[in-house]
Amino acid sequence: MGLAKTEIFTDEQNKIALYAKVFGHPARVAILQHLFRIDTCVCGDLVNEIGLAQPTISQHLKELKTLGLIKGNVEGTSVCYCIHKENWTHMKKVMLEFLDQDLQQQGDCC
Amino acid sequence: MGLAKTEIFTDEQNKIALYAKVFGHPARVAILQHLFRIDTCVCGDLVNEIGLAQPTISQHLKELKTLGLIKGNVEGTSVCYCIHKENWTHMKKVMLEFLDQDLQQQGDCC
DNA sequence: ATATTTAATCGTAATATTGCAATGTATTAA
DNA sequence: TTAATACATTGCAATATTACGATTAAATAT
Repeated sequence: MGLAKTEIFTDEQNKIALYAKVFGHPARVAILQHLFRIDTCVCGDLVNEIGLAQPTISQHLKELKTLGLIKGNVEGTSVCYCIHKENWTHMKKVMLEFLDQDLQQQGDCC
Repeated sequence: MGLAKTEIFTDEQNKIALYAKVFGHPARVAILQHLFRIDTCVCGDLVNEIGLAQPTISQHLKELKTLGLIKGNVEGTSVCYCIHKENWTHMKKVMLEFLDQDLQQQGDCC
């Protein structure tokens, strides 16, 4: 198969999985960290920065953009990318709720 | 390929990606949520709960166990699973640092 | 107009993931 | 001992992901 049975899960579960999936590759983690560190739009130097071929970086950027976590502005012949802050905040809310599940429970099994 | 070039990334980036990857499937999200909700060890009913075949669940459980996020205790003919709280806390620390990157920056591009 | 630059897209090879039927293994029940 | 139960493992088919060379598209520079 290779095809997740998304229909048997809740929208929330699928949403968490989608966000997590995009963080599930170190190149995308590195791209996001770079965008945060630079703290401004990044035009062009991502290929040199990360160390993968240009089409590969372009593909990873596309996935981040599809999920709405980054924005891309065309600036002349190059494209400037930066974090989409509102969407990042929303993603954080969803993921934090998932990660903070342990705060709800006080059982002491195992 | 289909093979991530982990050697060109930092240990931290690879670690984040590994954690995220395991959350990148709704079945594993659902399993973890169930374990938290039950708030005690779960013996057996995961297959009925999630709605995937037994070998499929077993495989997902294995991945969660390999990453250390759950524990499994053999209890007679069944196996009881629960969250590995210490490791969950450590995972949270790593992921929160990644998710909270936006707090560091105050730039206002785009 | 032509060349240059930058990034997206296409095509494709290699590998990974998902899902499950069939089978194996270990423990308890009869 | 034999059967039943619960779960793990194996094997395999379908699909997804990763990576990159080649090419295309769009803007600027000459």
